[in-house]
Amino acid sequence: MPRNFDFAEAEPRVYDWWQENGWFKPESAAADAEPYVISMPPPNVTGSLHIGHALFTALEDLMIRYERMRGKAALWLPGTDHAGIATQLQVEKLLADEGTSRNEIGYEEFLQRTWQFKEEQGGAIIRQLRRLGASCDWDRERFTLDDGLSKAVIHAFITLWEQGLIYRGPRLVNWSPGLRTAVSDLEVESNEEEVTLYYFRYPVEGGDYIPVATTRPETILGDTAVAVHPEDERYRHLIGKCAIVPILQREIPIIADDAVDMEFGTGALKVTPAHDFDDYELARKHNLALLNILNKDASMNAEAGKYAGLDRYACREELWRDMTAARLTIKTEPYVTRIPRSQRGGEVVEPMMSTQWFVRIQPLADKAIAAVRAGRVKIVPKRFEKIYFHWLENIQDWCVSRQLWWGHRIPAWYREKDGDPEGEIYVGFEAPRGDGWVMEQDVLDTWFSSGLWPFSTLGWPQETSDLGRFYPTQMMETGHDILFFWVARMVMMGLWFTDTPPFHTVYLHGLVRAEGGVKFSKTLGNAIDPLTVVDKLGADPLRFTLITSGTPGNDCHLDEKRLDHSFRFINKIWQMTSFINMNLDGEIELGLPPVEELDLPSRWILSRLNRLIENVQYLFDIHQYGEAGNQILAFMWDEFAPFFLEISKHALYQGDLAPKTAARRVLVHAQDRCLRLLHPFMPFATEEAWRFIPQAGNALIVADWPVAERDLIDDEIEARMQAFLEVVREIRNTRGEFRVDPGRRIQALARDGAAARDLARHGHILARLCNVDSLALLPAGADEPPNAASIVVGDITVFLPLEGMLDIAAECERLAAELKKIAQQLARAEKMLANENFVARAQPAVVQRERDRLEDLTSAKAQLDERLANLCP
RNA sequence: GGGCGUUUAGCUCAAUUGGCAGAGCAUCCGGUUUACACCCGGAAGGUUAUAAGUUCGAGUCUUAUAGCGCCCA
Repeated sequence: MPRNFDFAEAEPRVYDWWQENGWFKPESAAADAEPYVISMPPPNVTGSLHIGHALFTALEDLMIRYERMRGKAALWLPGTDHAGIATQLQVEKLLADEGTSRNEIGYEEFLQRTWQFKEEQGGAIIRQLRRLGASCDWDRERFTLDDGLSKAVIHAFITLWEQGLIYRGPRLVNWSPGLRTAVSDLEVESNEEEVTLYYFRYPVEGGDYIPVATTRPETILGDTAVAVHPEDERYRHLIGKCAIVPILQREIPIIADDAVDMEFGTGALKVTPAHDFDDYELARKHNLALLNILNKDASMNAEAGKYAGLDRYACREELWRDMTAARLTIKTEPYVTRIPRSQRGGEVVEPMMSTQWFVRIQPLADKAIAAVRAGRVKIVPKRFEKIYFHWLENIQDWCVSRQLWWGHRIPAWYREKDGDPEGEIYVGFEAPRGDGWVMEQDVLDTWFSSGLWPFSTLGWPQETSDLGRFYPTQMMETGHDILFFWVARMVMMGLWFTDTPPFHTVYLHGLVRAEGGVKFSKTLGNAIDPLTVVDKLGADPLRFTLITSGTPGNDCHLDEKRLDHSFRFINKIWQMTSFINMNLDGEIELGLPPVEELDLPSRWILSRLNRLIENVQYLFDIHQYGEAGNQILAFMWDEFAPFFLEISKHALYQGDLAPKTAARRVLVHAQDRCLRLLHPFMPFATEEAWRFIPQAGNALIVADWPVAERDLIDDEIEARMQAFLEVVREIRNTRGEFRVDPGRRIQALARDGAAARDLARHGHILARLCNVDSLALLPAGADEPPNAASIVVGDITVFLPLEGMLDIAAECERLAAELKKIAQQLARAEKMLANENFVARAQPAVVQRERDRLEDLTSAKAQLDERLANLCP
């Protein structure tokens, strides 16, 4: 066995071996195995791996490997997303670097370039996922723009159209001027920014004026009304009169509406229905005209009069200058408000009238709400259900058309009729018969195809065998940031098209952040690149760290130091395996000897092990994988390795075959179970280590998941061993305190008693763990040894004769401190047990535990008292 | 404005149904004891944000306040 785990050599080799054996495929399970399916959240096909991908990979691979070990037909279906806007932007940037643009090269050429870009980039991210150990069924990999998925998307669109759930029409939408496309509400992010609030006079016919405040003066040019509150004494007399749009001199009505906030600004509101969502509603109510003043690039159009052609912000300045000259301005002041920006481009989004395709979403949303209410879909953690409900209950129709070129083209054709070039609309798979039909240029929102992902990837709408066997899926693991974008839409589409929720459980993870909660970003230079970590430490430490650093639904602050710790944990596992391996000496019988043939340490470690398995199972059941990982680590590093492994050397290094064999079998068994438990967390190192201990299976990846053997859990054994280990710790402390050379073997005496005799029988424990040569019993009534330090644990008193090293004053101080501690604990236990309510109402086990403690503490205190009296006059 | 989360050791985070608050890193002390210096043994570090309440018992449940973060308008 190699001295260290060579992850760089082992990872690719082991990964290929797994794949060549077909273990990533659900067909490797028994034919009648229950399926367990996760659809991978498809990363952008041209993206590169970041820490968020690493987190989902670690979690989903953990879930898949766990269920595979439990004998399920585990299918983790991978794929990539064409990511409309993101990818198109990347290609446009390439073109810009070449000094050209998409409009210059044209539609066909642009698509060809984008496909070429996808082929060049595509697969990079998939290769990166494989480096992390993702056990996906790569034969089933899909891409949202592949033929099958495209057909599914078109089918879904046509079906919704035929059901009357898709309509096309002019609406106020969020318009991204940089991208020249509509975007959905979700793709707009509003954050508070410092802007200017402009106060000005709105002239009224007859020479009067109304003061109005706005943050966007250029929209004055698109005003079609001024609104005031009907009960506002300041302006009541003006209601019904006409206001005059500054510079343009256009007449618009002054209307009254109680939606106007009298407190804000001047209490009067300019109404720009074509460029503001609230104003749009107001305009519908009052039947006001809609006046679009912007071009698609957010420059001013002809309606802006002399400002036509100016950029919106240039227009803002120039108009304000002109209004100042016209003595219409009052003042400006700094103001903080939320500015809507495009999630992708980052530029300020303008509400704009535009003809778009919409999904009438309410009927779909109703089903999605009902499914979660009925528990047919479970969201972990549960609090996200509230957020989910709130969004779906207030949902707006979904604008699904995008004025992009990269995506699923909307399957609609137009033909001129009565002078309207779009007078006739046809929706279908292919162009309708007849002349003059022109296909729709717009493509669908990327999330439209993503919404179909759990079933489109399995062959839907065809009734494929995969669809029958693997749908609905079991687990949807993804980030809580795309609960609306993706999860809710999958639930809606899944229920609508397949009559089944697309998955049973939604597990939401948080964002990975840097120390102090700051976002990872390239500009801050604080990004942890998963591939750099994998190069340096291997995939396993990254995976283990990511999983054990957070809890479901909460952001995790990744501390790079923990990566090193995980790396060292893997080394620890390797060394433990190595130790067991080199002490085997040939074949051994698998399984455990009968429990009655086992010694105390063996029974102790098996009890602890099975308790661990039980806890881990519970934690997996409630999706607390991080805590499970930490508990396995704690067991191995704090109990198994430092105590059992050390103690077992006694049996392994001496001559008797029976105890040697027993020790070997216990060691192999416990290490085997630990490696199994850890496999979903760190697949490479565990698989590789497992080869070096005797086992019956082919590979750890398909070995059985451990089940706790409750018979082996033994409270009494654990308590006995715990007391012994406490003696060990005390002896170590005492040695340290009196500066006893660590290499020096010392003698120990114990005052006779049942526990002491028990301890004496296990003298090798003290020998191995604290370098005590032997433990002799001091007959009852015998004098205490002179110049001895003493330690008291429960009813065990151990004397360490330390002639020449013992400082009586220091020992007295130590004992007094110990006594103080014991006395405090004793007082606490006494107080609790004196409380009738506690005794009557607490769980009996808790009361009993406290009684036992009281007994131990009382005994310890008595011995300490006596010791102090003898030694320290 | 509405909602959600969070506040625990210097830093990053745990704590399973309420039952003696724990890790890692950092700090200090001591060790090459033949699985491991990628290690071992020890120490120190806490009024669990604040204030009330429920309970025999609260980090955990309730209410209020404050800071931080997120979502929705």
